Amino acid sequence: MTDGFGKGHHLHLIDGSAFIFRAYHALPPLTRRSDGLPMGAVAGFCNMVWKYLQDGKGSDQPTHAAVIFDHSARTFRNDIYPLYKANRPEPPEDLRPQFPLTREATRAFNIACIETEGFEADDIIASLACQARDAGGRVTIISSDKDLMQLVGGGVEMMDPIKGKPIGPDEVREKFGVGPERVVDVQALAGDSIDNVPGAPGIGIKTAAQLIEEYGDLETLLARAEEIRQPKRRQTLIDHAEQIRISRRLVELDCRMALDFSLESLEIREPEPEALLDFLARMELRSLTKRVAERFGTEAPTMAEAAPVPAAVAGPAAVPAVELPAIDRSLYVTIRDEAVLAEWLAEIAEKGVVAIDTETTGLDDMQAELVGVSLCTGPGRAAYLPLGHVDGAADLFGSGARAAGQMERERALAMLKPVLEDPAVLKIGQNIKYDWKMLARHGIRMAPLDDTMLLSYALNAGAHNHGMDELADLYLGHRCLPIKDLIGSGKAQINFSQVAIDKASEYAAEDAEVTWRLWHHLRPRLAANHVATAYERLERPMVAVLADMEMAGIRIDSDHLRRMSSAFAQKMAALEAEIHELAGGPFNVGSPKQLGEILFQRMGLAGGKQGKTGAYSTGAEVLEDLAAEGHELPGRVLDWRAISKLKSTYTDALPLHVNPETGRVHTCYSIAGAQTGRLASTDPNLQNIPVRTEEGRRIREAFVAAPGMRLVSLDYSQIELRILAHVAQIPALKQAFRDGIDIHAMTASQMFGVPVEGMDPSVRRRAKAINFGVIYGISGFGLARNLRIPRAEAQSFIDTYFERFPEIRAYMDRTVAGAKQDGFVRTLFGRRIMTPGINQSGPAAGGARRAAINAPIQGAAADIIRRAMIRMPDAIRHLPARMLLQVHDELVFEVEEGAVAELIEAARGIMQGAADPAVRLDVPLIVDAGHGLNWAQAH
DNA sequence: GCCCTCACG
DNA sequence: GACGTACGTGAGGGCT
Repeated sequence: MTDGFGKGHHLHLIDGSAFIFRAYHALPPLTRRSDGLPMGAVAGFCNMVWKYLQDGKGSDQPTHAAVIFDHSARTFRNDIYPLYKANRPEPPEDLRPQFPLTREATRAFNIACIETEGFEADDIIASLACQARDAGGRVTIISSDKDLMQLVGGGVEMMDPIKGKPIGPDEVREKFGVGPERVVDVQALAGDSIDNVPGAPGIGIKTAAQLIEEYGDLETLLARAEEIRQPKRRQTLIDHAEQIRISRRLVELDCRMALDFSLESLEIREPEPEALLDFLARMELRSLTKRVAERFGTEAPTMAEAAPVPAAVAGPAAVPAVELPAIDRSLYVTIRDEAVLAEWLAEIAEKGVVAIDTETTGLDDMQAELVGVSLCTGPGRAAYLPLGHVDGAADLFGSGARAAGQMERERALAMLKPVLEDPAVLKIGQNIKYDWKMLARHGIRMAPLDDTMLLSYALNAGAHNHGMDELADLYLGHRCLPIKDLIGSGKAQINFSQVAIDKASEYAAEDAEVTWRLWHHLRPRLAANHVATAYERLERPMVAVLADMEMAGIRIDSDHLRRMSSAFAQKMAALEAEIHELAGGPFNVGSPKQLGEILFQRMGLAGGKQGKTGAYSTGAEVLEDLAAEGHELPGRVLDWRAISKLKSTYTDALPLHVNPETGRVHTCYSIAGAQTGRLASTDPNLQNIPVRTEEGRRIREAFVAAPGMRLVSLDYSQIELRILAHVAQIPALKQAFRDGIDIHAMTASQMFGVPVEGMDPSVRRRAKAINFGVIYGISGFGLARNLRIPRAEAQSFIDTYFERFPEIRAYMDRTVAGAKQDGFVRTLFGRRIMTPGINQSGPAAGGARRAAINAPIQGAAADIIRRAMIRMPDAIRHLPARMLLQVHDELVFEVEEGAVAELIEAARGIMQGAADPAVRLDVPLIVDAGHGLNWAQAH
């Protein structure tokens, strides 16, 4: 049956079930718009297949391909061992209806789709692989399933579809400790809890590999089991010989299935555009449909109509749900005179809602110039108001003259101002803080506001990012015009003012329309998902507060930094000379790769560990260990690195961020950057200014108050532990916080039974590490590494800790169980954080579990300081003071010298009471304060 | 553009 | 029994 397939042919076998589960877990629970049918797995599956088809390249291009699926749960293995795969949970409810659709999808892509009653996909893959190999062809199995690794070798290899890396005999050996041909023997001994393969009790992969290495193969091992030296191991093998043989039959794949089709029939065929587009359109996968249509150069078919959204789900701010027509850029208007602008403003005032987007000459909203404003009042109703375009980049310099057909900027802004400040007109933006600041620089303080980025964040933090292109693709199935198409990239990049006005109109108006549509889609979902309060109280009000802080900026002493830079340069040069001397020759100290080779090859030091890329690890931990062994060079490198970091990231870089107009540094806060509700600070990041070392703290001296002013810093004391005490309801911890005693010393005292008085500092240090570890989802391994103690010791600390504070374990279990059931966790204040991957199995789930445990704690702390920040402007309005910075649990203010005490009193009151009245915490919030001429003094 | 390393809470 | 492991960020430099 294999005629026609042979030498020179290359068969790809795709593990369909693996694709489906990956797709299901990787994507948010998308549904088909017209009828709400779950569609996440189908969408992901189709995207993966399409990407696979597009990515094929060069000599690895397959000539034949098939997707193989499991047919039913019951297979011939259940006749051998009834409990086989009995542990396996049922697939999730919303995944089941998607299984048949993935088969349909495969056929729509015109790829052979194979499944056979009574056989697992793995057996079909094995049989096909063997036949193809025997016929002289090449085989690649697209899967990372370890059960398939026994097939590798002799012309068969695997490819991990996610990492894009081949899995050959070496990778198999790394995983199992033996070559592919002995994998089944190891698996038979080690068993598999997921598939419920019993194996030999007490023997894992490591031990199994060792035994097989020693005895050659499983049968020999079992026959000579009497010779095994370790008594327990010997007895296990003798007692369970039969069970091990059964396990072997369970894990060994069946290569001899009779197939009712020829390999030749798997030859690759181009998809038939019509059938494929028809299928994708029926699934309503808008974005992919469009992409596929583009690729085939045909028209994308129209999608089904949407069913009306039920009123209860839609909520008060909802617009009646009707299916919107597709985005049509040809409808856009360019506003070139007062009369047309006046018409648009009248329409906006009448509708009471407008989506707005500003176009500028750059990404820095403190320095870029306003180039235009786009407005959208509904589907197909969008306009662009060009204000600062110049005559283009036709030649190298352009004429630089103002382009014709634009309104005068100040006149247009004067007309816009009343509408943008009208409390009866809602302004919608995507990341509207940017536009708010651009307009604020022209005297317009926009209000009220909605932000589609923040709507998405309130609904789906943790599930995906919230940039416009991503949201448009995800929720509208629309691909936005890439900005690169207008301004290019790299060296040849121009700025938006140089883009021709008609092209700019299309792009800019589209952005406004996409924003309007996203709002129309997302806003009604707040209430149904119970995140309306989180959005209203924790997200929306941050825009104006942060915009004001960013515009205020902070003064820095550039001279101080420059002096530090040159001192650092000298020290680095001296260290570098020493290092080269010790190394026996020059090399780039800043290159971990070169350093690794010097240390572990040239100098032959032990302890070199190579990572995935084959590079030696030279992190601080490794170097510290080497230094402790008495080697000189690693210590010098650590010193060099510490200085190099301070110099390049801080003392060199910060002066470059001083705004020439204000003479101050203006960071930009991302509201929707972190998954937990924390802010992130960029350009420059002012949330990681050094503080832990003496030398680092000197950098804080460069952050100074303006003349006659002082910097004041207020920070929450132990806020995350206090939140833990409250949410996990830990009596001992709560009492300690109420009594105001040293929390780490109290923990140590409870755990080790020593009095707080005269406690050994190292005992307290350990308790502190555990307290923090708990917040992060502690593990024995992590604690051991942190404290540099044996793992067993660390584990016993943790055990003791959980014994003393059993409520913590209960909290962790409760949180993880909730995440598994709901797909998200919540903070005390109702912020929702999605937990994708929590239901995965294997090591990947560990990280998701820890993130789920941490998110409500870190998130609640973030909520509390947000609440304080939102109330702060009103609370300090009467004082000559401004809020400048936020560093997660710290707020930095600039205040006139004479009002320091008053400011501290007012700000502390707001911060300590920030949870009220939404949440009545069982523990007090305490805020420490400091002040001085610079940030180092204030801290 | 990715990886490594390291600064912060 | 063994796996891989602290949570959350952003920036700079090396290297492909």
